[in-house]
Amino acid sequence: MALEFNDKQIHILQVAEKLFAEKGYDGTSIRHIAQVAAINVAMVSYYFGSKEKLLESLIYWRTQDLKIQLENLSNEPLTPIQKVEKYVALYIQKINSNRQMYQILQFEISYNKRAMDLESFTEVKKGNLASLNKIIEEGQAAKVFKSNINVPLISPTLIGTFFHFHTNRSFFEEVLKIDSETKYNAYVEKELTEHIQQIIKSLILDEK
Amino acid sequence: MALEFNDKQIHILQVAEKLFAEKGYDGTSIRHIAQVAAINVAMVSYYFGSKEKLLESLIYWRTQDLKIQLENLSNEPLTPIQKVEKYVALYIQKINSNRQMYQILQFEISYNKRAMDLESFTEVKKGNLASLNKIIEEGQAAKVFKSNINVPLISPTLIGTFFHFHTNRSFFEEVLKIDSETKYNAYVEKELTEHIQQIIKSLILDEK
DNA sequence: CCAAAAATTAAACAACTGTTTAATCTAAAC
DNA sequence: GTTTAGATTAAACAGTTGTTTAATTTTTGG
Repeated sequence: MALEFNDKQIHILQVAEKLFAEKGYDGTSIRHIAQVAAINVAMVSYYFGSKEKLLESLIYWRTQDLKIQLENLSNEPLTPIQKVEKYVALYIQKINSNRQMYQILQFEISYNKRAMDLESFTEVKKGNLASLNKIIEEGQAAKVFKSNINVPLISPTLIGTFFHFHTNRSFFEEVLKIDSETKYNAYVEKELTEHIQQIIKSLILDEK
Repeated sequence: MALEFNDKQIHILQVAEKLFAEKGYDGTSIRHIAQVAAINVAMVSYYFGSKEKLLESLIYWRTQDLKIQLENLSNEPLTPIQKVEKYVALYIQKINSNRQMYQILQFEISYNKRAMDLESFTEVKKGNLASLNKIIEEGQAAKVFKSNINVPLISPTLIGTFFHFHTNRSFFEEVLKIDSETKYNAYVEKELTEHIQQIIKSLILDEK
């Protein structure tokens, strides 16, 4: 896997990300990518080798930094509660800003019949889970968190809630009377984020 | 939209459901469906009109009964809390047993550039939301539920948690040491369902 | 300025796509 | 037994797919 991409490659990756997220991997042709990116069809094969390696490059390119940010979190001078809050906020912010790539990823993981290398991403997920586990154990030791917390079920709620909301965006825009991109982003950043934070806190805080 | 399907059509729907869920809609060819179903390629067009109408028929076929079940729920002789619990359990059980179809649906909705008629499903979703709303208003009137509940955000958490868990099934099987289909289903029915029920309750119950 | 390397192109490739056609087969109705 | 409607088939259709080729242009380094 290439570690560095030049400007032209990054441009292709950006266009591919947009189209994959809009129409799916199978639903996007190399010719369409080439057309939008204003390049020749052969350039994808030239730079990435194949359409499938283009997708692998895209996932690699976008999941570089996530693990490190969450790892550093546990070393920051914060209380366990503050760390969890920041963990949630950081996670939402991350998948929200890279929501296109995460949508593709989610799709490709579930249809993993494609002989694709997603192992590196599984490692990232395990690392993120370990980071959360560390924070929670710290909070349990300080007796501010519950003792019986099912930690692996927290991230499905966090990520799943966000993505179900996002994939059914048009439905919720209708129900919640959201009529612009600005209002949508505002709703995600405020109401949805607070909703998820409230849930996570209820799962871990010992409020007896 | 046809209301009834004969045995042959149902067989085709079942095969299509399996392949769509495994390889995606775009990733599945009519010839592949025909091969697995042991029919001629022309039969799909003959019975359903087109590949797209086949998908519409599949969605319609699988979303028929859930709406009715949730509607009847509010008339059952249960307390509001019991109704919510049953609402959650019923929902999970339903999407779990039809998880292939819901997986397809999820991604076709997000890639809705396809000019497809999903309006009937949107109506189902609105109906399900209305059913939940009715139960919650009942609980609020009885002063056992909070007054400030963001009802539309409950189903994303319910469905989203389930699906993120399911689409990342192999990851969670590894983390949670689940090594068989039976154990997986047992985990979904017990731990995951209780996890989601706990969340929903924390969102609506007034525990002052 | 010029040779080597890299970038870019149009065209061709073979394979696959969803759909339609027209011929044939099957089974029920009279 | 014949008619008739439905079911089924192989073949052809016109596009599109990802990829490769070979020629050409552009850029780079001496």
